[in-house]
This record gives sequence, structure tokens and C-alpha cells, in this order.
Amino acid sequence: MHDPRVLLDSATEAVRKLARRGYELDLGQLDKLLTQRTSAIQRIDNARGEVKQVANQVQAKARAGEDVGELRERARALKTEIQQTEEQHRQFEADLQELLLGIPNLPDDRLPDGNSDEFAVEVRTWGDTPIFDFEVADHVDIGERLGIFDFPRATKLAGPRFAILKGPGAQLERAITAFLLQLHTQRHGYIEYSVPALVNRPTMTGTGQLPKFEEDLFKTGVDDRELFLIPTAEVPLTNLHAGETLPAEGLPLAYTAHTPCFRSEAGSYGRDTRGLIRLHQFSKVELVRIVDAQRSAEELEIMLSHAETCLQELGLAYRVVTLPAGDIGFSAQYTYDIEVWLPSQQRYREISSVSDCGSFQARRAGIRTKTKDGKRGFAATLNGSGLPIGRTLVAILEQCQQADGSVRMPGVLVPHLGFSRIKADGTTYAVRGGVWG
RNA sequence: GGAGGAUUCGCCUAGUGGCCUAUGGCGCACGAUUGGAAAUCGUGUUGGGUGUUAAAACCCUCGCGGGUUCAAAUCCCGCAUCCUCCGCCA
Repeated sequence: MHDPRVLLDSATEAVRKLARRGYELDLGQLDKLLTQRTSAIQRIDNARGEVKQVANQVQAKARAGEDVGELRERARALKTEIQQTEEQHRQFEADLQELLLGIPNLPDDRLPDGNSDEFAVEVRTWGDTPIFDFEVADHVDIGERLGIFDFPRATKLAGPRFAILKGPGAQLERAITAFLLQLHTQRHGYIEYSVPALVNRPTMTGTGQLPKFEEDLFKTGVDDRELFLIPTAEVPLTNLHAGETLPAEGLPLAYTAHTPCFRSEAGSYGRDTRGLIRLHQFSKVELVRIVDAQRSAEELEIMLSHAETCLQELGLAYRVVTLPAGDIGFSAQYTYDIEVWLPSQQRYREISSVSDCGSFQARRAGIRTKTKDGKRGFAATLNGSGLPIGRTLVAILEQCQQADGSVRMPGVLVPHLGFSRIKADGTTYAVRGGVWG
């Protein structure tokens, strides 16, 4: 959410920036609603002030034994006026909120133009894309050959866009998760959290999923209690400090959590229907940083490096791109995507998105900061995937596939797995006595 | 699901209709004292909004939302959260 006065003050700038992501800002409407709201507040405040004065006069006169009938009349009239103005105020406030909550964050001017990933600009590549002297298989073929996926039964249980992992596949998912959490907590300084996967409407509003993107979410509840399934741990982690004032000297806060993520994938029918790439439910290790608003750009680089380290340690070739202004998320002002190499598709595919949301979410969620000398402000929030487990598993299967049909496990996972290879017949090559093949 | 209790400023706490513009303590900040510190003394210390060049001033804020009243922390109604007990339960 934006401060409406700042938007109005920087009118043409704000309009220009929002236009880059295809949002047309109606400054006239914003100005009108703000003026109406302010005027209503002033009338209410004045009337309340007079009520107080009248009440004091009533007391004084009553003590002196004078008649207070006229004053009572006046106070009653004021009260009616207040109630009417309050009703107007509620409407203006609601309209203003609706408008403000629907305005996306302002994209950073350094971002390239464009409204799709075609316009993403490559920042760097890492690792050699593997060269195979045999015909590569995609992750679905590999996984089914190894017997570690069961898509038909997933569909039976829940329908399309769900997956079942089995045996070494399920173990691999668990090992990737454990490795990532250990990396972030032990080497990158993140505090691990275990958080609710169902959250309420204010929480979803705080990070920007609501009110505009309700159709992207799974929604549930008990009786008349409404709950949403989180699409990412960014939601609970960022909202941990919603409505709180944080001491500035305690920043940055660095949080991580492994959670299931649920997405309706409305509007993506027919896209990535195969395999683990795009599911209604997947699990992910998420990174969140809550930082001083002035430092968000530097913090973004730090967080990006943490996400990159995951892939480097796993030995997976990837590249980093800067998303164009029209393709970043609603709450973001700057976003890097990390794309991992998928041999079967002969291209890089998104595996991590690392975003600087500036104070956009902090203002929505009410995450404030206070310095020792009493200066107040809003924090900045950042989030990044570090990493989604399913897509990481896809990349491992594809990049580490062998001519004999087996898949070699990345070395960093072996201690978590207890095996170093899934053999072509789906059995594993167990690690014994610290020697593995 | 049932019964009872609680919710006041960062923490603890006083407060049964107007003098609450909320008491006192702890903590914190600044100052005095000191060679320096402790102790002591003094001053300050919820947040939000309107407003202003800045201020002043005003409004809201005693869990949340309504209501009664000229006037509500205080009375009434609803709700939320927490605690205790019973029931159910991974």
C-alpha cells in the first residue's frame, strides 16, 4: 500500500511508474476520496470537541443549580450530526482503502521495460550446462522409470496438479528440505520458524495477496471463520510482525520456514501440465528479511546470494535475470529470478524469485520501526525462495541423470539421504563406511 | 461443546459515571550529584489522526464493535483472545 499523499505529491512520477506495469492510476479519484475523508474527519473532530465542552458546562451549571436543558439539546443535536458524519466517513474510508489496496508497488526505474519473462535481462550465469552423450529424458520420464513418482494415484486422490513421491523420491524431497534449512540457519543466519499454513484475511492482505488475487488462493474455514491456505511462507513469515513496532537496531531480521504452498493456478490451464513444475500443492523453503527501509537494495543482493548458494552447493547450473517492470509481483518493486537449467527443455526455468518489496507490505501490515532517538518509520520487507523443493528435485533428476538410467545425488545431500545414487531399477546405492559410489 | 475468571501505557499495577487531561512502581532516556560508577534527587516516557513551513491547538486510543448518557476505563449488549475445570482429540 502506498501513502496517498506521497502518490499525489509525486503525481506524474507515480503515474509513469505504474504505467510501466500496466496499471492506470486515477489521481483525480484518489484526490477526491482523500479530500472527502479528511473533511469528514475534521467535522467529526470539531463536533466531538464541542460535545466535550458542553458536557463540562452542564456539570458546572448543574452544580450552580442552573438550567441545563438547552445545553442538553445542543449536545443531542451534535451527537446526531456526529453519527451521520461518521457514516459518511466510514464510506469514504472504505472507498479509499479499496482504491489504495488495489494499487501495486512502484517498479524500480532500474528494471527493464516489458511485461513478460521474454523481456527479462540476464545478470549472470553459473555452472556449465551439462552435456550428455545420450538422449536426455525429462524429469517425469526419469521419475516414472525409477518408480519414485505416482501421478495417476495423485490424480485419483485429489485430481490434476497434485503429485505423489515415493520411496527414494520422498526421501530426496526430505533431504533437499533438510539441506536447505541447515544451509540458511547455520551459514546464512536465518531463524527457522514453523508457521500456520492457514491464515486469515488480514494476514493475506498484509502481504498483498488480498484483496485483488483471491481467485489464486485456496479458501477454507470452519463455520463462519474464514481461512486461506498460504501460497508461500512469505505470508506468515512477513506478517509475524504485523502491527508491531520493531527497534531499528535489531534489524535486519532474517527468517526462514519450510511449508506446504497452495495455489489455485487459475488461468494457467494447459501450462506445465506435466510433472512437478506447476502443482496445486508443493513445498518450499522460503527466506524473508525485514530490514531498514534505507537498506532494502543492499539486502536484496544479500538475499539473492543466499538463494544462489543453494544451487551452487547442489551443483546445479543456473542463471540470474532481472525481471522487467511489467512482470514483477504486485507487492514487489524489484525482482530477480533465478532460473535453473532444464536439459529436457534446453532452457532455463524459474526456480526462485527474490523480491524487494520496499515498505509496500510493511505499510499494509503495519510493520514499523523505531530508532533509539525515537524516529519512527516503516520497515522494508524482502522475500525469496530458497528453494522450492519440487522444482529443485526436477533439476536434480534432469541435470544429474546418467547414461545408464541412474541419477547421481548431489554430494551435499548424501549425508541427509544415506545413499548417493538412485539406480536405474529404482533401488539406491547405499553409503557405507563413509565411502560412496 | 459446557462452566467460571481475566484483558488498563514496554512490563506490573490503582481505578464502580464528571476532579481520569489515567495512579503508583519497574524499565528506559536526559539532567543534577560524582574523579568515575552505584545509590539518591529531578524531568520526561502509549500510539494514531487532523493541522502547521515548523509549532500550537484539536480529535481518537483503557482487548474489539455497538448502546445508554449532557458526560463512559467505569453501566448495558455482542464479539475476540488468554487462563482454569469438564467433554472430545493428533
